Amino acid sequence: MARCDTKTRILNGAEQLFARGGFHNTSLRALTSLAEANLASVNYHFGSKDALLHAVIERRLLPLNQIREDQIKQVLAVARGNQTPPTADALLRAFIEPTLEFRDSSQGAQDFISLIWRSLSEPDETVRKCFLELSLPIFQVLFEGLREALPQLSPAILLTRLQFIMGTMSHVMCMGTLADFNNQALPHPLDQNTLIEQLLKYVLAGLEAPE
Amino acid sequence: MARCDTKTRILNGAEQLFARGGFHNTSLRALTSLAEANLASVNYHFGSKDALLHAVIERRLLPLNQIREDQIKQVLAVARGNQTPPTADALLRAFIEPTLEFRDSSQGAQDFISLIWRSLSEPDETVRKCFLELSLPIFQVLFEGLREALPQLSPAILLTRLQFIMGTMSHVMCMGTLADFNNQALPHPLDQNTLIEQLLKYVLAGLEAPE
DNA sequence: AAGCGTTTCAAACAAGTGTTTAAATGCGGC
DNA sequence: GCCGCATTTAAACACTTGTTTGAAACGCTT
Repeated sequence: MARCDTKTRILNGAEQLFARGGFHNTSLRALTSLAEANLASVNYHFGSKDALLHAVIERRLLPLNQIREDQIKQVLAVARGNQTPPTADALLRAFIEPTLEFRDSSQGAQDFISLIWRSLSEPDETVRKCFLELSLPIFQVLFEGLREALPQLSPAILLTRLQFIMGTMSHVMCMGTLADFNNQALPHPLDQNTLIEQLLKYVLAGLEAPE
Repeated sequence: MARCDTKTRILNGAEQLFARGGFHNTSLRALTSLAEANLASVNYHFGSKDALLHAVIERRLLPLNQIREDQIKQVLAVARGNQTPPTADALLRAFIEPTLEFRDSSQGAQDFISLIWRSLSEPDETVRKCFLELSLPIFQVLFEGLREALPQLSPAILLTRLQFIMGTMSHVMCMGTLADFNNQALPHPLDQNTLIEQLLKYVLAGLEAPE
């Protein structure tokens, strides 16, 4: 484990183990051993295992959400300048592209992304609560933007489809799923860029389908 | 807990607790207490906690998969009789409708469905392995059918989109997700029938989008 | 070098886990 | 009645969990 602060060594190790094995299934002993820290150091630096999770999530999510919010608001501003409604394509891109770019920026980021997106379908709410608390503002902005872009859709339908989109994204973010189904010489996985394009195409088609 | 065989009382309780709290996070003590059975009875009747999980999954999944396979094969047979390719709509319906109908047939079935669909994005592979082992044949049949229905799509793209669809479905099956996002007087949740129709519309539009 | 606050350490704690054991119970056939 | 089998029971097993403790080690200023 890379040499730096004990505190950030713990954060890095926690990110990795929480993502790969789940929050409840990673023990502080495994974590401190990976982070080359003493067992008690987690409680010393963070107070508890739960508080550590919050720290892990906030460290990455606050900056990422800032970027996404900026991008979405910029799309809205440009549209307003042009006196035209924003396009759903531009809005979804502003939301998805930073997410995928961030995910592919480092191994830790990838672990982090699958940690939080997986939490959407987990029975345990420990991670999800922390994730949603920090992300509801973004979802709000995105939703309002899409209402302008697709005024022909009723709010209920739009919200439902937004949930479908979150489901699709969540799946892509965690991936690895049907890998076994894939062992018969099918050329998956696509490279990242075409995967992004495919994802956007799929999601946009579903979103813009006639009601 | 309803009075019947100790064995099936355990199965019912396990289904509920595994689904609502996760496999690793439900203790045999909580389970046997809910099922009004002795702690040791799980090991007596099933051998181990893992073997119990297998029993829980097989009990429901074998019949469900049989129904779905029959329906898909019937669509293919009809198409062959008409000398026309099957439609993607009919194929997806044959896969999705029995799943949702089964899910809504009882509380236990609903628990079961979210248990197995959630496993697709879980880090722990205990449930997923068991689920995929029993379901790969269905996915095969569905995939081959869709190849006939959408010959213009390359196999790689088709497979990718099928994965997107599984992600969307998985999300719908587990649900409850953005409920918090929903508390501002938006009329979600839609009733079951329109949810099915919306899901099919969304999924079909994404599947049939130009490559 | 001495002192002081921060950080690390090994050890112990109480609580919870799946599994095993051996005795007790229930119940049908002879 | 009584044997024999299947089932249930309480207790204990060995192990892992998150957290706490008090002493040791460190790094810095004076």
